[in-house]
Amino acid sequence: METLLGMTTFVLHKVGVAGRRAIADRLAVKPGITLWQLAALAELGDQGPAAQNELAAGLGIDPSDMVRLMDGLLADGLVSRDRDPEDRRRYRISLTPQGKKVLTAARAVVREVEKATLQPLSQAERATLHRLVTKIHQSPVK
Amino acid sequence: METLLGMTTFVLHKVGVAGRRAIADRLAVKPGITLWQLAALAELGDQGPAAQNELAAGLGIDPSDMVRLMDGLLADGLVSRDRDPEDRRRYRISLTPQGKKVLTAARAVVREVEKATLQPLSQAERATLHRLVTKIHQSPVK
DNA sequence: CAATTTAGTGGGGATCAACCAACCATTGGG
DNA sequence: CCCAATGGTTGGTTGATCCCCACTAAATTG
Repeated sequence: METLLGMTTFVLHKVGVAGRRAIADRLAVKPGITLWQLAALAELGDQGPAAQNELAAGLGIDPSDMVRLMDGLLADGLVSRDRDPEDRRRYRISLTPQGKKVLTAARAVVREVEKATLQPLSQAERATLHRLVTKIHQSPVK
Repeated sequence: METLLGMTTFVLHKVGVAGRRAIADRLAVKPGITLWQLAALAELGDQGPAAQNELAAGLGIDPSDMVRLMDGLLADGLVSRDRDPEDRRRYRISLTPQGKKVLTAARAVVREVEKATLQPLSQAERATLHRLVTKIHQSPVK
């Protein structure tokens, strides 16, 4: 009985997709960015200015897709794109003040949505869940 | 620091997608079915014969997509499709003996793959993870 | 200098999930 | 009997993800 729901991966995936969607929907209205844009902003916020190349590698997306991602962020004035003086092929992507503001807002949105989606769990359980999935995620194998 | 990885939903989603992909890849070669087909077979295995309607609702997919899903399973002889004598609009979808065999094989594959993907967790941790995500999943969300 | 490599660009394309409108056959209510 | 609702079907669209190739400008190597 309950073959499907007995599969951890299945439930995990469903919960993950639902959570992702909830966040994406909220982000689309509030700071008006996509999940990938948030990912890029977060990467920049964590590690400081970087080349598109590095960002793409960090997020695990194709460089050509990163270009289009940057186009959107630039158009919204959330990042600035200057040539790296030491290697003029490279760009130096940095968060603008407005980008930082949006990132902060987005973080708040995520926190808020997660509060709702993880609501059936206690505080300790949420921490445990985070620890467990992180453990899997960081596992070297594949 | 680590803004992205600090978001439970983000990691959850990544792990879910990776796990789902791993299983889908293996299912494609071994019993030669898709994940959605496994889901349908599992539903049938758990709850016995059902109408396409009910199956679609149970899996949360569109009825029109369920039609095409059934087409594949029928072509492979994994399910049988008879009109419900009590309501001739309805079908009565049942697992064929071969469908049951495939379902059993698929279950084994899933178990095997999960053994690998959840490998960084102890047995107790796996049970905890399953319990936690199930708790979220069954919550009256949205 | 010539050849190669690298960062970024632009233009796709394949696949899949999700959804929608229109339609047929059947049922059930009035 | 007429009509609305339901189960199923067909033929789409949309959006997201992923991936690939050809091209430029700049840097690096020989």
